[in-house]
Amino acid sequence: MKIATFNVNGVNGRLPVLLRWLGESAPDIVCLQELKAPQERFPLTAIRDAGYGAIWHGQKSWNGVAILARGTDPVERRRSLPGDPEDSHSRYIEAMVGDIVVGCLYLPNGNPAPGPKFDYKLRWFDRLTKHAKKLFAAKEPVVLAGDYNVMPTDLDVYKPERWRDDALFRPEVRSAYAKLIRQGWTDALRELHPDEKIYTFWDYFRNAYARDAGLRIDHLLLNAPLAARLKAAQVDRDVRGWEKASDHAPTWIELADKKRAARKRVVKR
DNA sequence: ATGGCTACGATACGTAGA
Repeated sequence: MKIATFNVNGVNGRLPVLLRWLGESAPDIVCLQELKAPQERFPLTAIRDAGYGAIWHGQKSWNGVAILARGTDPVERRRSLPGDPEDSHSRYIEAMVGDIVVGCLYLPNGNPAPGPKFDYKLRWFDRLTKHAKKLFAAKEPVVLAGDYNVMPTDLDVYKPERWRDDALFRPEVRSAYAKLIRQGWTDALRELHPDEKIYTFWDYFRNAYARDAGLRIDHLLLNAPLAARLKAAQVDRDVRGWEKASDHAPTWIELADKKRAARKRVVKR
């Protein structure tokens, strides 16, 4: 079972990249962010033809999130975070895929900081953390995957000094991420690669990808039942080098099959 | 520190991204 997250930066502009990657990587579940398309402009036919069912929450020009599942339709549970009915951004969608709860999120960027956008980011983060607490307590396997717009530690930034005052790296935001993790979530990439430099995003500016001037901001958080099954976690970084690439690369985990529940059995002789 | 690039729109610059 392979679960991926990919900030596509425009699902229609990026459709050839998305379809090629789906074909090569064959993930079972995919969380997409930054669709940048209104609800009616989601390329459902092409995605179905690639073998995936989908649910999505679009928005004109910005934001937008989707969950894809290979060979099945995700069953939607919610399409926004609780806690602010006035929030008009499409940044969260949640579904069941089989017996797994999948939360797909696009946390606000928050620049410039300080300011109203940064305040919105912190409020949104707080709503996510409250919701995550309930999800973590559930018995079902849960993954919270997406673009968190946070580098959790210095190891996750090519040049930490340069990013200290940025909304993606300020102390308030890193501490919000740490608080979320303290509920018990496993940061899958970091769990399997504790000391490795891993990036999921490279700026379009300044030849950042060629210089490997990257950030690790796309994360997959697992609750205990899923963390126990974690086998592999990687970034498809070559996708960032493709023609018309997103500035993010697909990031994914591989899970061991669910253990069969011990079954009472009558042995006949 | 600045500026560099890319996508999206009542298609030409303005807004947003990170």
